[in-house]
Amino acid sequence: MDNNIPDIEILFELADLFKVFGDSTRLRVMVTISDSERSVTEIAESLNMEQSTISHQLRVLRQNKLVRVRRDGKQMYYSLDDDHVKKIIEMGMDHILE
Amino acid sequence: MDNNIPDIEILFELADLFKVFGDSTRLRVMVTISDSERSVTEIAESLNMEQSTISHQLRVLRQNKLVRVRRDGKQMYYSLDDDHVKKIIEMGMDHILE
DNA sequence: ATAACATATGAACGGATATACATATGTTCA
DNA sequence: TGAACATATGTATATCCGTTCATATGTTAT
Repeated sequence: MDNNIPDIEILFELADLFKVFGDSTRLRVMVTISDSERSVTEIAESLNMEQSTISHQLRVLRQNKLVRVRRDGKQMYYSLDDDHVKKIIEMGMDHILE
Repeated sequence: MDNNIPDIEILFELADLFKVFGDSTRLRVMVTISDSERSVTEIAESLNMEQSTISHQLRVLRQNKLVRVRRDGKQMYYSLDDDHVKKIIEMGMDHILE
């Protein structure tokens, strides 16, 4: 942490970011697509959840720029946006597993 | 991320951990005590919030082992538990500020 | 064009939770 | 011991949010 205290507004943004990570479905989705991109149906089947549920959560992930999308015909392929995402998850893991 | 997919239960735990970071009040508390320990009253005044609100949130932070407590007379002095906490916050900051 | 499939979206319901108020517990000092 | 202060806790409320169901939008192939 730096010496200077982060602005309140930034802390609100930060809280919003962590909120996205604070749901097990979204985490599972992120983990599911962490190695290679997956279509919505693939993710839903993999997690054994409703397609609409996954779609709703993917929107949240999209809005927070945590995932990328690519269309290929009828399917939309999702993948993690950048390495920050993986690192944030790993960091959390470290805390839990210590 | 490793090749092996994390267990579902661990992802639930992980979500719970991130949930704690997903509240601006708790984040502000953490930032407030990141440099040096502070009493409950000090934190509450610093954030201009009710003492009970802060106390409730400190309990959440305690239960998740994110803060340490030390009693000194009437006051309880809170500080961050370990460097993971700071690093998780920094990592989130990086994501936002990029 | 229409059928079949994939995904997104809207609305509603239920459960979780942050805050405030009141009060209890704990500590110090006179 | 009792007053004053610091912190914790119980309860209630209001808001937020994840999921489901229903349906719309978009794409492909016949």
